[in-house]
Amino acid sequence: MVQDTVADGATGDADACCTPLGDVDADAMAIDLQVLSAMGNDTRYELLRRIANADDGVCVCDLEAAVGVSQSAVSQALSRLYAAGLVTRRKEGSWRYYEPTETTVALLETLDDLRGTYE
Amino acid sequence: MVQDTVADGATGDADACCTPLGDVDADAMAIDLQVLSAMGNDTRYELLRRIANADDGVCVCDLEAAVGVSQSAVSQALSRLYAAGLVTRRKEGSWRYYEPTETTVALLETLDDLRGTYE
DNA sequence: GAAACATATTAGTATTTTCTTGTATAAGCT
DNA sequence: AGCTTATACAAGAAAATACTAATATGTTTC
Repeated sequence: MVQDTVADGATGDADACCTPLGDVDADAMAIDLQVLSAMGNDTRYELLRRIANADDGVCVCDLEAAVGVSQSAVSQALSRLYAAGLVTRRKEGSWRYYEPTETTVALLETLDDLRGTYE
Repeated sequence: MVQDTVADGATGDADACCTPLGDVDADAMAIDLQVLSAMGNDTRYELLRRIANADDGVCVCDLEAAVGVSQSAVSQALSRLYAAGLVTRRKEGSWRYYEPTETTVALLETLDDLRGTYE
């Protein structure tokens, strides 16, 4: 498997403190950044938490009421979460239900563990 | 333990599709957002990966060579990672060595697992 | 102590992001 | 078909972010 990497600038002679570092996988980086930057925003984080908290799908109208931004902003936020693979969406009549993906569940769980939520 | 929450706007009458959702813990949210938004940036993500890849501490000069931004930008990025609790720093002479925290290790590992890096 | 080096800080600018308003699409109801 | 509701899309304004350049601080070396 060919693996793109971000070039390591330090190809020259070894300086006093500087040992060359292992490069970072560019594909992995792109994917992770999409996920992290999608989650790392007030509105989207809160939407995601609420989606993850619900048992089987939340419709957009629920979410609109909960966060303090316009319908349009909620829609855009959800689209971005979807693009990042953090939610799935399913249409039911004229409603649209969002559910968390495994990625979302795993990451939120990790964050909870790290904070020591239940200590 | 008192637990701040973000108010759930949907306190009114129950609409067609809308069931009220569980609120989101505001403290947890603040902490998570600091972590996520710190990681969710090109420069900082790459710095963090390189710090995590190294065995025992990376000095700033190594990092500067690796990412394509100014010394100042690197310093600012590292400060932000530090503020978010993602790295520790230790001074050794005039160099400063950065190391990943448990949070960083855990999150990067989770991300790797989710991507299925080793499949 | 002065020069050179490693890193941090400040201030300003450029870029990116996020929101709002207005409009479009699509489904359900009468 | 026309009206209403649910959601998405587009364009632009406003806010937040990330960079650069310049300067400051602290360390080493001579």
